[in-house]
Amino acid sequence: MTSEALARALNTNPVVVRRLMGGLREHGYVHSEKGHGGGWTLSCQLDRVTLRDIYEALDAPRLFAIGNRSEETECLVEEAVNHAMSSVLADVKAQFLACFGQITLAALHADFHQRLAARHGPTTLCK
Amino acid sequence: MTSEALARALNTNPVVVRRLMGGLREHGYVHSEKGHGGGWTLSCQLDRVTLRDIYEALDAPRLFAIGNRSEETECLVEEAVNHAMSSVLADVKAQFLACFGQITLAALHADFHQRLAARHGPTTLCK
DNA sequence: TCTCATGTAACTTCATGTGTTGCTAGAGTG
DNA sequence: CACTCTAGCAACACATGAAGTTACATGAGA
Repeated sequence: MTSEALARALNTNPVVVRRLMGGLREHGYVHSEKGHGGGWTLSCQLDRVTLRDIYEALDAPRLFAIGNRSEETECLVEEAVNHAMSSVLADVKAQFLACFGQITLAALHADFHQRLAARHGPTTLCK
Repeated sequence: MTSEALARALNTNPVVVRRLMGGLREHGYVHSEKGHGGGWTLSCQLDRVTLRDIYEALDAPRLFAIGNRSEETECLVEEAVNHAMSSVLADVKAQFLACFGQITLAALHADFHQRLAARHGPTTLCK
């Protein structure tokens, strides 16, 4: 499948697709081929890759919208709050990764097919 | 304490302080007084207010930097992914709130005083 | 050699949170 | 009563980072 086609399906731009897929390629989850007839192909077993793997392949983007204003501070109040916050956020992030680590692409694939069967409409990609 | 003084301690602007404190006032955690000699005063018991209470008083700002691109979609793949994501994020958010719900302001206050004692420097607010 | 694809850098746009200004209203002081 | 000091609030400006876009280079088949 080409970046062009994926971009259309995702309502975005081919370059954005390439940026994202680049991370997946580096980790061997997909393979890309240049030139005529090129594009992207899957190169992993869906039941061996989890959302956590994807998240990390995508360079583990920032998870939280909140956080410490600065790590290093002279202010003891801020220091105390930072300490509490960091500890909570670390715990929560660990739980997040654990959850994501349990969801395989195969599970999503199966879920998709269940939804597709439930719809009995025409079978085109996205829509 | 005036918004002005707080802003200086927090390295920010008095109006920003007022915006934040406004949420706390609505929930009765602080009290404000206008005019000469006015400013902010605490009006809660530190051991009865948790970070969770503060978070919610501040209108529960967005917690995650990631999330579903859109809730409603025609795309069954997106639907499957959204479903998995939402479920994980909801679980994780619940854990976050639970953690925050266990940290009282009294605990932070105690932690601050411990840090202060450990430093044996002059005792000025922040620095 | 032409076309079709990815790879990549540089730039633009957009959304969101933060900071700032200007003004109003209330409360004490001289 | 005039003055000063404070919060309250709306409107605007700025900063940051994610997403989208453009332009061009590179590689592979026809």
